[in-house]
Order: sequence, then C-alpha cells, then structure tokens
Amino acid sequence: MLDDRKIDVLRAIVEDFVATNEPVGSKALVERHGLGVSPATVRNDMAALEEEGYIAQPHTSAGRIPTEKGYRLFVDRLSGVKPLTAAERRAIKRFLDGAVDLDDVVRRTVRLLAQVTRQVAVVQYPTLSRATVRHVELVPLTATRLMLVAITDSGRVEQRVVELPMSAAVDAVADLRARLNAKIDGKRLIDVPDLVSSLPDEVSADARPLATAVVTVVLETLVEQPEERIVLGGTANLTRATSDFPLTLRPVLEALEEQMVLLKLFGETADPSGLTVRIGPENPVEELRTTSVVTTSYGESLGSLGVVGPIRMDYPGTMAAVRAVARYVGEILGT
Amino acid sequence: MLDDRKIDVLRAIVEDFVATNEPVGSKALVERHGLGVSPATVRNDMAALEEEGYIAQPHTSAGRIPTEKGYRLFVDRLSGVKPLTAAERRAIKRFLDGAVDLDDVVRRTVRLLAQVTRQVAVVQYPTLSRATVRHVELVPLTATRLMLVAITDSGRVEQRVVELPMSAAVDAVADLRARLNAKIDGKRLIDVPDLVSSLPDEVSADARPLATAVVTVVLETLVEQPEERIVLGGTANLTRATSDFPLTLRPVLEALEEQMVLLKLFGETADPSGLTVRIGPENPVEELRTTSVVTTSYGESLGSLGVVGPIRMDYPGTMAAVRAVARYVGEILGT
DNA sequence: GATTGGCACTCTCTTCTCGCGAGTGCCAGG
DNA sequence: CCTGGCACTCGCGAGAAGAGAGTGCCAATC
Repeated sequence: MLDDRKIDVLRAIVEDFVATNEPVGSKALVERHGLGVSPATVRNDMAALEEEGYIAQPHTSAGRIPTEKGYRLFVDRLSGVKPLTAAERRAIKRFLDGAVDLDDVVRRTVRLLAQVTRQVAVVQYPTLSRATVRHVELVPLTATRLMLVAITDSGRVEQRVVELPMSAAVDAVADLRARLNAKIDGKRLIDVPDLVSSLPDEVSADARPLATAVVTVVLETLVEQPEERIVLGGTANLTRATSDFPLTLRPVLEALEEQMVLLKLFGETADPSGLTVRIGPENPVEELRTTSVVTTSYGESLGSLGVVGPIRMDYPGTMAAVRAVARYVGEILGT
Repeated sequence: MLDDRKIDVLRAIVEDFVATNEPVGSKALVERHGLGVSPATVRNDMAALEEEGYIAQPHTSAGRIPTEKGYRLFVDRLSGVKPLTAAERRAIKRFLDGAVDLDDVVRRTVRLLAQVTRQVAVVQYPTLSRATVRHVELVPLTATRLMLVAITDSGRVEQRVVELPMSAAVDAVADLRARLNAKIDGKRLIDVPDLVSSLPDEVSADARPLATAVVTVVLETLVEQPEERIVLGGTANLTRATSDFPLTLRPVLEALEEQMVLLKLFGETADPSGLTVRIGPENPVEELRTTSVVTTSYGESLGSLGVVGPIRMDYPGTMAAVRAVARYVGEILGT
C-alpha cells in the first residue's frame, strides 16, 4: 500500500512544511528534493497518501500539509535522530559544567534546552523516591517552631516548618535530631516510614508530642508529598510558533503554568528508545492537544525533561537535542 | 491651564479607554460619565489636553487615547487607591494562609497576584542582607565533597556543594561545623565576612585547606552572591493585553525570563507611599518600555513584589491589589 | 467669556468585486 | 506504471465604494 517512494514523498512533505510553514505542492517537491520523478507522479502518490489520511489539503486547491497521523509515521520511520554537531555538544557541556548546585543545574538545563530547541523547555527535579537520606537537621526558630531540613544524596534539600503543640527544650530537640539521624541517615526514602513510625514511643513521655509532630512532618515532606518540582523556560518561543495567535496561545500558556499539567506530561515516559514523542491529540493533556511534546528521562530514572512545541516541529532535531541534554544532565547528576 | 473639569475629562478618557481599549470620543464621554456639559465643550477641553500632550488621537478623525504623560497625571492625581472589597481581602488571606514553607508562600503569592490583577506577577524572595544566620550545616557527600546548608531566620535555606582540595576526615568536618556555628549563629549576614575570615587560622594545619574551602563557599553563598531569586507567574495574562501580538509579545516574554531584568524592575523602589508606578518609557528596562510596572516592597524591606502589565492598565485596581498582597505577605513573613 | 448646536470635512474600517496564480484531478499516450 | 497536457477550483490581495464615527470651527446664546 505504501511503497518506499510514497514514504519518501511524505518525508519530503513533512520536511518542507516544517521549514516553510506553507502547504507544499507537487512541483515544489520535485524541485527541492531529488525525487527523480515528475510532478504528476508525485500527485498520484499524494492522492494515495491523502486517501490513507497521512496528509490533507487546507483548501481544495492548495498544497498538502501533514496530518497528525502523517507526523506520527514520519517520526516512527525515522532512521535515527540526527546527531548534533560537535560544536553543539561542546556548547551543551560547557553550559552545564558551570553549575554550582542542583538548582543551578536545573535552571541551566531549562535555559539550554529552550535555546537549543527554540521551544518551551520543561525540566523535572530529580525525584526523591529512589534517593537516600543524607542528613536531617532540626533548627529551632522560636519556642514552638522548628525548621526541618532534609538533605538527600541527589543534592536536593527539602525544608519545612514544624509547628509544635508546645514549647520544646533545646536538648530535647537535639536528642530527637540525633535519634532521627541514627534511624534514617543513609536509608532510602521509601523505607523511611517504617523506620520512624516507632520513634515517638522511644522517647520520654514529655518529649512525645514533639517527636510526633516532627515525625509527621518528616513523612509529609519526604514521602507523602514528594512534590515533584518542575521548572519551565523559553515560553517566549511559543510566539515563534503559529500565526493565529491570541486564541491558541493563551490556553497553552495557562496550562503550562499548572504544575499538575506539567506532571502529567511526564506521566508514562516509558519507551524502548527512551524518547517519548506525543503528537498533538496523542497528548494526555487536553489543553496541549495543539502542541507536540518530546520527553525523555535522565539519569537512572532520576527525573524527566523535554520540550513543548508546535505540532509542526523539527522532530529529528528536537529529539536529538532532548536526548543529548538528558544524557549530559544524567552524567552530571550521576556523579 | 488645567482646570478641574479638564482633569475630570482626562480621568474619564483614561477610564473609558482602559475599559474598552478603543479611542474615546466626546459624545461617548458625556453619555457614560455625568459630566453635565455638552460634547462640544468636551471637545474644546480635549483640544486643550491634546495641546498639553496628555492625550492624542491615533488618526485625524478618531477619538482620543491617553499618552504616557496623561497616564502619569492620572496616577499622580489619584485621590487614593480604591480599596479592595471585603471578599477580596478574605480571599487573599485564605489563599496565603495555607502556605507550608517559604517556597510555598512565594509560589502562592505569585499566583494570587497574577489572578487578582490579571497580569504578570513578579515576586522577589526575601532578601538575605538583613537576615540573621540561624544555623549552618556541613554534610559530607563524598570524601572530597561537602554540602553546605545555611538556614536564615527569614525561612530561607541556601545550599551549595563544596569541592574540597583533599579528602577530609569526618571529625574534622564536625569540628569545623561546630566552630562555624559558634561564630556566626544568630549573627547578621552582613557581619559574616568579618567573623569567619580568621577561621582557617584557628584550626590545625592539616584541617586548614578544608576550612579555607568551606569559608570561601560560605562567603560566596551568603554574601557575595546574595542571588536575589525572583519568581514569575501569570504570563498567560500577557496575551490578554494588546492586539498586535507576535511582535510586541516576544521581546517582553524574553525580557521577563531574564533574572537580571527582573532585578532591575525592583531597582529603586523608594516612594513615600510605598508604591512605585512606572509607566511605559519611564521603565528602566529597555524591552519593557511597552509595559507599565507597579511594584512595592513588603515586610520591613524584606523584598519587593509587583506586576507587569500593559500601559493601558487599570491603575487604581492594580495598585490596590499590589498593596494589599504586599501587606499580607509582609505580615506572614514578619511573624 | 464660557458653552452650545450645527455643519462640513476627514479618515478608518468593512464589504465587495475581480483577476491572478498556485495547485489539483483526470485523461490519453508512452 | 509513469508522464505531459489541460481544464477547473479556490484562496488571496488589490482596488473601489459606502458607512460611520469623530473632529474642528463658527455663530448664536446664556
């Protein structure tokens, strides 16, 4: 049904349309790509492709544009993502190597990804779930308030204020801190609940309310609410995309400001090649049905990152960039 | 030169234009506002106002729109910002009271401000400069890497990885940690440099490289680079503003993604009333000359917050909202 | 002297028409 | 199965014309 040449034609249509943003006709196709056949032949192929739903024409007498199905086939048949140039690789490395801490790594990654792909970049903080606890600190703020600071080996620091039911003695806090660290230092986050649940029973009766309050917050902070932070950048690139603006741009921007929506983007990032490409309506998020999303995970399933762009997107280039950035970020955070 | 009625006319023009986004003519003016005079009279006044540069007409035969100078006069002559309704106040309070930690306060504030003003909200983290150190922690990550965590009384937590020139013994680190806390715990950040500079000399020779490295990073983290973090939200509201889009929207979005630019926005937020209003070209940032910015500080000069919106902005409403939010944030963080 | 009604004038914006051109579908011949 | 030719379809941009909103100015009025 779809011989090789038809695939070639589809590929050519996608490439041209992505480059020019204009419906592409049979004549222009044979000129710009060395197809070695006449326009009429291409027209026949295009009719077949349209029949199958891979391309469509906006008006009766205009060129063809790819449909979502067409993009999907294009992406699936992609021999391989085109590698970045050496210069690009160096730039990525140089850009990320300057980071001083985790926040900085994430910030730089977002920026880099947005610049390289010229699209909206989305980067998730390394997840806590497979991290181990490096240290827990309790700092008295006032008589009835503590600050809990938890450091994980992924370089992430979580902080939280603990409101106490009663004022606590300094040495009681110190004691609790020591016990807490003895129990969970070096342990995996998943195991924390089991380890700390018995803690209130092990301290003296008058320190029990304190211990209970702290344990509650520890669980909230580290386990119950692993609060996957996600950072966004390059929204200015959205203006680059389409032409019929205000209507389509607003809902996308609004959706991207929702943490929940961003989380969904990384929902099931499980793909053999490691790259997930969601084209238009394939998208899990209603409001982003007008966009395409390319994501991947980095590190040993530490977290995910990706970009959001127009359906009419340079998929090979974007996929290469996302993969390359993810690789470097994984290296840096894996150290 | 400008009698009371002319001022009234200007006010009416500004209000109508802000509401409709269309040039306002003499007839519509007398209808919508009870001016008690005829359109012809208003026309005379408008001619005078135009002569003085407060209003202009886009084309020869259209209504008038305010100039920047007109907006400026309008804002300056504002009797007072119109108070929020009780419901709005309650909403603000309810929204902010649920915050669990500093990050959360800031996030909620941005969101709230964006929603209430329907514009782009900008919130600066509480500055470190007048904070005091609450606690400093050193956590070994590997043999040659430490994580430095500094907690201040403003609820802010700074973290930074310290690369050591050599591997450090655990007890050397513990010793250093104790010395460090003894020196700067409870002290003001401004005083930290003096307090820690002598520290490397006080430890044993073999711990000196360690101490030097740590002290360097402490200074970087807390003093040299007080890295004023700024959070942004509600960019989707930008699409609400103008009509000639892609051209004007892009540079603004790009500018807003620059931390440096945002910092400049809060440059000299010193105004008797506490509210700074920068209209169009008054703006210190080149790229934001097409916008107006309303900022104020919160808390006892803890930080600043504000919104960025179109020059054609509901100034009274925006000013009221910014002030109200700043007040509540100040209260919360001041506790 | 300020205010008002009247009136001619100026533009912009919308709608309409119309030709151009790009691109197609189909057919007959290689 | 490919190719050249040809009639056909529409979207798009350029003018043209009409409508409407608003102005500026002048003479009359309070």
